[in-house]
Amino acid sequence: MKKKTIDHTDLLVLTLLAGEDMYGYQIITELARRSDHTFDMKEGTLYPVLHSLWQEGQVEAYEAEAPTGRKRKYYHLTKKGREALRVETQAWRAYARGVDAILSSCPALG
Amino acid sequence: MKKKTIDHTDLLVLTLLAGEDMYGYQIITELARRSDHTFDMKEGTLYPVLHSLWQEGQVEAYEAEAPTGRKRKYYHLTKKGREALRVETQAWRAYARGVDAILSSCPALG
DNA sequence: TGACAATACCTCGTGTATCTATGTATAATA
DNA sequence: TATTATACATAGATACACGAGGTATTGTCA
Repeated sequence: MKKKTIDHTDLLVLTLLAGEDMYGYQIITELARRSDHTFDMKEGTLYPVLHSLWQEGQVEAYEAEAPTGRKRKYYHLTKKGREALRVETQAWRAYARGVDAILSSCPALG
Repeated sequence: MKKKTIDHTDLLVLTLLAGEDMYGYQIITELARRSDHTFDMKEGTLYPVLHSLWQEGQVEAYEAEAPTGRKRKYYHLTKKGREALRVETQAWRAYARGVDAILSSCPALG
């Protein structure tokens, strides 16, 4: 039984896949690009996460040939994955609200 | 050598202590109150954190008698702790900005 | 008075998250 | 031809957070 506290990684990956199907390496580069390198996710982090998302039925995987001729493994968000994304997005927002509430309760911080 | 990724717990604890000296149990209850129970930090989480903050010189500890007659161990933020708080606050804001950037890059999310 | 809840501190074991390091292989480029 | 970038993957190490448990005091209420 998985029981994560915040699910940062899952949230980020699911969000990207909500936009379009992506392959692993692309997720890493897109994440870095869109977050201006706040998130430089490592392969050792991403691939296990992708596999666990697949095991939970939140993503489907298929192989496709890139224009370059290379094989890539694309991931597609399922209905279940979209639902998980919705839940985790709300969890993130509640969490961020919580942190901000604590921070703003301290007058010493601008 | 400690090397945390986001330092949620440290950030929250340091923030509270920036407002006033507090004892452990109070930190837990205040955290729950101010975050509307988003953060119900467990004692098994807090006390090791307090001890490690103390070891790093970010907080000082002293015992004091409560009006009730009970002994309490209060924690006081040091200069070093204030500096750590500043750094971690900025790290949090960068992180939250990063997540929001990813989320808002996905049109499917309201 | 006796039982129980709340207060107040603490440690240990465990699960989980993430990183580093490593391995494999192909395509592009210098 | 050597190196870099692309692309996938696993294993080991470490750190974070929790659950479970332990001790002891104070307050409450039947």
